[in-house]
Amino acid sequence: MADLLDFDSRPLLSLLPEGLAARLSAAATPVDYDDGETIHSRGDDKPGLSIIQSGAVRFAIPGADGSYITTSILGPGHCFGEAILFAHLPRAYDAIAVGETRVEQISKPRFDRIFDEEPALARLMLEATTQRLYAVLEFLDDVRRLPLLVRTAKMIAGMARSAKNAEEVECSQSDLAFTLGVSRVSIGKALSGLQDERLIVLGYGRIGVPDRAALDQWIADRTPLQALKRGE
Amino acid sequence: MADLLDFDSRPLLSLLPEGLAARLSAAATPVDYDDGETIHSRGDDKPGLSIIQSGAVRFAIPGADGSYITTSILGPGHCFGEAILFAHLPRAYDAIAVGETRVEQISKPRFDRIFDEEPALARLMLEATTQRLYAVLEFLDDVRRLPLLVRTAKMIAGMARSAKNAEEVECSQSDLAFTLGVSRVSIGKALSGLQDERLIVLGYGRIGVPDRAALDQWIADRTPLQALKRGE
DNA sequence: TTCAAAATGCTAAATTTTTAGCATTCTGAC
DNA sequence: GTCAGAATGCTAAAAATTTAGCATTTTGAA
Repeated sequence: MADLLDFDSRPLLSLLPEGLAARLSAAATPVDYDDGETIHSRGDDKPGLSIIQSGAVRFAIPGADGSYITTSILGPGHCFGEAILFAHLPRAYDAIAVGETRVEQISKPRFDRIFDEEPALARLMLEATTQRLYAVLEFLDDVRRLPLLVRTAKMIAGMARSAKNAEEVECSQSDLAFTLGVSRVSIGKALSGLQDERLIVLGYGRIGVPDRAALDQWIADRTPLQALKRGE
Repeated sequence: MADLLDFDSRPLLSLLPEGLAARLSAAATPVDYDDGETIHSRGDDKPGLSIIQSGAVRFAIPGADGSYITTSILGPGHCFGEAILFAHLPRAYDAIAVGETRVEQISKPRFDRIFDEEPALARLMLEATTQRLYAVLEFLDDVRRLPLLVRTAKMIAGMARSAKNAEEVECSQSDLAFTLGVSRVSIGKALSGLQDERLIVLGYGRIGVPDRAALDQWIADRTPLQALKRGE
């Protein structure tokens, strides 16, 4: 279960000019985590900014029944911890490594110093945060407007976009169900539907996307109002 | 239909020190809108920051059937337009005045100048944006986890918090339905249920909240995992 | 005061989704 | 190769939600 969703926003690291990225990196302590290891828990309040170097981080809340509800998964280049740095909120989610994951942690004092000395950083962090905000708002709109079949297709297309192997998405149906907030039965039905349309190929723990352009087109045909959001 | 939801985040204006607020105000052009007037449309790309002085602004997308799907409503002190300023996104929503509304518009060149000269502004905008991001993420979690009855209660509690008259929320059931993304029948049923629990009193275009503490407690009893998000 | 528009209350059928199983298939570790 | 665990496929009943009405009440403007 990799690249589940990073809400289609550009990672902070890809926005930073080289010098700034290097300076942040120099101030950071890299920490390695094994698959499934906890990076921080809900409620922790040790402040600092974290930047994902490799691997991915899943943010989730333990459900009443012991299962985890995944809110988002961020991949390399994305940062987290802004909430605690800027908004003075406690960690709202457990953060768990997905696969071998390296995270660079920058303590609040060090980050503050760089933030104050590098005026460009503020603008870029605002860019990253704003993009995430609007990506989440779009997702929220989708939940209210689109039938599950289309939402599922969109999610898969998004995952394919950020996957290494563009032809295939590694993700179990259960994970998809959690992420979309529906039952496994419903996801199974939606996936069957998409396979019937020849848009995806179901596998074991993976979903093949033979023709991403076709998938994108199929989605676009069913979300007429969202076209301009993608920047055209 | 006022104070529908501003996603429970603190408005930017309340975060700004007096001098900074004054400087922004001096650089802005105030524009008055009548109830229902369009402030901007989806797809517009004239960049600038807008700060709501009075009234409220509804952000929505016209649905295929002519109806509007409301994403959020922001009240006095909140700003909008960051997406276009920082993330280079086109306006994703129509912005429509709710009641007599005054909005201060700051052009991009003017805003950029202040932004560059006032280092404190960046941090405060990050605070406001991050708070909104996390408020939306929480709302998204709620959609997936909580039964409609509880979600409805939460929405009403949130509206009551930002309403002028704390005992009452001005909002039609149809608006509530749109905002929560469900049908009017479902909202009607949920509201009846809450009234049966003596938590609210239904009126015409309004919902009475005789005892907000009791409502908050009822919600807290049903959302055990969310307690810490409120900052305790 | 009257009246049209808006909002609510209600119903019942149709649809969607969940729940709770269980059988089967696939995978990787041993 | 075997085998346990993970993942999928499938079913059917139960629950929740939507759709499409229509009647009634409330409001504010003429």
